[in-house]
Amino acid sequence: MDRRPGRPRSEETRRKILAAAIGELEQRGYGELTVEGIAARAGAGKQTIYRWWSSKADVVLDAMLEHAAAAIAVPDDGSLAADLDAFLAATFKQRGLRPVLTGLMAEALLDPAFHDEFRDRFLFGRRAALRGIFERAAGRGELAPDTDVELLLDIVFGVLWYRLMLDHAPLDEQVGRELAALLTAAAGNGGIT
Amino acid sequence: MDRRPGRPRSEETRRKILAAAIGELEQRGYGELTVEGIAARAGAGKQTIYRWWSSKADVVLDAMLEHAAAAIAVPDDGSLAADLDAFLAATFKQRGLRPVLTGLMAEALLDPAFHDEFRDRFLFGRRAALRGIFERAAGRGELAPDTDVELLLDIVFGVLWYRLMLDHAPLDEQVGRELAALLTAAAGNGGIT
Amino acid sequence: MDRRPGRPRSEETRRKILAAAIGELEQRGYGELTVEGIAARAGAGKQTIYRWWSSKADVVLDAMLEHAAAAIAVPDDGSLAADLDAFLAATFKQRGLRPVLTGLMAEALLDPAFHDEFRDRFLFGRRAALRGIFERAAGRGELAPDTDVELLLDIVFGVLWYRLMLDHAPLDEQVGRELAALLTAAAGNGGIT
Amino acid sequence: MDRRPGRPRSEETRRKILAAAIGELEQRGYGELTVEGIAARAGAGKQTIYRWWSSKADVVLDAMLEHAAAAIAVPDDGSLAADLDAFLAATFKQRGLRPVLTGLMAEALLDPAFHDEFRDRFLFGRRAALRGIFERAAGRGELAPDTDVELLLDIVFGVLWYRLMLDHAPLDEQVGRELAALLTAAAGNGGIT
DNA sequence: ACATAATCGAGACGGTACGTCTGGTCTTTAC
DNA sequence: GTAAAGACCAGACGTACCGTCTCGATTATGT
Repeated sequence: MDRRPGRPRSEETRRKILAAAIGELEQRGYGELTVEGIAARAGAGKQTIYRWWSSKADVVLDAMLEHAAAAIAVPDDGSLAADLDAFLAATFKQRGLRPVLTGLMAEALLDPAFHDEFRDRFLFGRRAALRGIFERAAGRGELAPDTDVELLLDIVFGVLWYRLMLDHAPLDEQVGRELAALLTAAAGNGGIT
Repeated sequence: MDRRPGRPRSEETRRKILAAAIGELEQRGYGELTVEGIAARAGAGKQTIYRWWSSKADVVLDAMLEHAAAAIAVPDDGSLAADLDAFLAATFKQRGLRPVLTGLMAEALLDPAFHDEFRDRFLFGRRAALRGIFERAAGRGELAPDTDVELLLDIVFGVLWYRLMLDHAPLDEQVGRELAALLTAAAGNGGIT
Repeated sequence: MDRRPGRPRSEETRRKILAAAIGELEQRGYGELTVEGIAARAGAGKQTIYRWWSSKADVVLDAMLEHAAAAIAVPDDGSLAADLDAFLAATFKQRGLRPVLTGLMAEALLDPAFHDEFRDRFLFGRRAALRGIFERAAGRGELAPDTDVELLLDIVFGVLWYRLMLDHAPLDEQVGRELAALLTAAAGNGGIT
Repeated sequence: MDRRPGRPRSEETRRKILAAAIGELEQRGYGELTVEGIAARAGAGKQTIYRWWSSKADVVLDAMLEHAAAAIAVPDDGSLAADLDAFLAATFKQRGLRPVLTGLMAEALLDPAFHDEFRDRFLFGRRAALRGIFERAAGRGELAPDTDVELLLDIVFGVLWYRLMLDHAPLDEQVGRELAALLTAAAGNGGIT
């Protein structure tokens, strides 16, 4: 319940600002994004944005999280290969987010404060989902006991981000299958088989 | 031979500008870097910078390439594991470049024109070096015939960049050895052994 | 009533900017005047100046009009010679404005938009005052009926500006008397006498 | 005879620069005039201009003096009224020079050094011509003995420049006749007649 | 009802850095 | 040995946004 006095925050304005951020992103790209432009498109005051978000990247992060909220479910198909395949397939399907993701990463690289927020609110969420998959596989004995799961995670997300950023090679389901095969082969070495 | 009339470009000024860029980077970080600051520190006119470079990222890229030119040699120790290990060890040793590299990557993510230049003049150079190592290994029969070398490259550089950017896990020689072991294991499957 | 939304214009800042313009003018002269300098001296942002004035000349015109607002009254002494004498004496007394006036005229000669503003807001005001004197004289029969009053006005202000600009001859009360005498003699020819 | 060693100054380049100045003036106006633009249009180096002229105004002054060199002859028709009439008619015929003249005057008002040069090389030349007319008239007894010739000169050129600058009233032969009539009337008062 | 308090759109404010331009100097090659 | 070409420094120019602020209107809570 909202027991504080004063005019409550306008949910409508919140939505209009996030929508405007997405709109500006699609129309002009992350590099050309300005708080001034978002405010103008949303018909909102700049102060209203600064009151609730600390930077334009913060707005975009919120917009992206809201936009892509229930998008990726964690698969549980009974085998590492199948789960990995499904996870990567679901992830790669969101390739339309490429400009948004690379823009946010750029901001994170330039602004240490946003770096932490981006990592905690987005990257570590995806990371935890994939870690769950690996841990279930370990529980089933599909991984060698001394496997460095963190390295496996970094390999998956490393390839994902590297191709996202460089845009020099496809990021499709075939890559997902290849990567899943390579990782199961490598991680299974010495496992139960 | 330089047979054009007019005063030739000053090599001294070029060096002073690149040095000033490095200096500003070390003192204030990439995010705080300004063309104005570089010009002031170098005792050069802003126009002189804009005459020869198209953006501050362009200056930093030049400075970085010059600074780290002969730094990384391509090892050739006779086995994939040893070469990979040496390559990664040499690469990880340059961790002082982290702020510069992440700054350049941020710029590349925001500016499509610089994206291409950064990829072609820096990233693809390193990539070609590592590809050479893998191809020599393939020649020696150390890789399965159907190995997707490009994917292996993306794994190595993906992990490298992912950890460089997120800074959530160490980027040291131990990781290098682990990664080399994992890749040789995965890629050697079905090879001559 | 001021019912527009948004922060209202700061009267204090307006005054500080105009005062700074006068200060810079006195200290450094019109040629050395810069918007940057005015903003710095006023403790105001450059954008604030550009928001309300279209050029530095516009600022100086406002400052001058405000500064010299009630300065010159229109004399009414009962005879053309006396009125003319008094008008010119009062005008010539403002010789301290010479650098400002010549600066504004220079600007008007270079910028057509400012040309009109300078003419309408300053020159034509002075011109109307003198025209009043001549018209009262005509009403008293002191001028020949076919006198071209506009030409008389141009003679007075022409000599005034010509000497102001060239600075080759004095612009004092004696010249005023001489000019008044010459004009009354010329314009009275054929008058009632 | 040209006895200095080395390649002589290129008369062709000199002419091309002056012509380029006139061309830029006509096409873009004095305010938009730049040394860079003149150099580019003339196909000359900027240094070539700075070597021979001290400012863009200096170039324009030279160009104008050359362009309008033999344009105005001093009339000698035997009477003040006729001479004055002819002088003003000839002067007013050059109304095409208005943009150039006002531009030069603007420069003179902003730059004290050019002020003197403009005055000495142009204004005082015209002034001397008109003074000759008045002095011949005085010799013929057409002027009152105590006439202030300098004031008469200032009236003529004052009206001329005032109308040139303000552009609020015509500057044609009729004004010339009116002014001549008024001055002869005023100056002749008390003359021999 | 009325005071208090926090919201909102709007936009002015003091600033920073941008990328372009200019004046004037300096250093080469071309003639 | 001069002229032309063009690189150089220094710094003014007007522009775009920044993040903060102030305004008047609006919308809730608490007496």
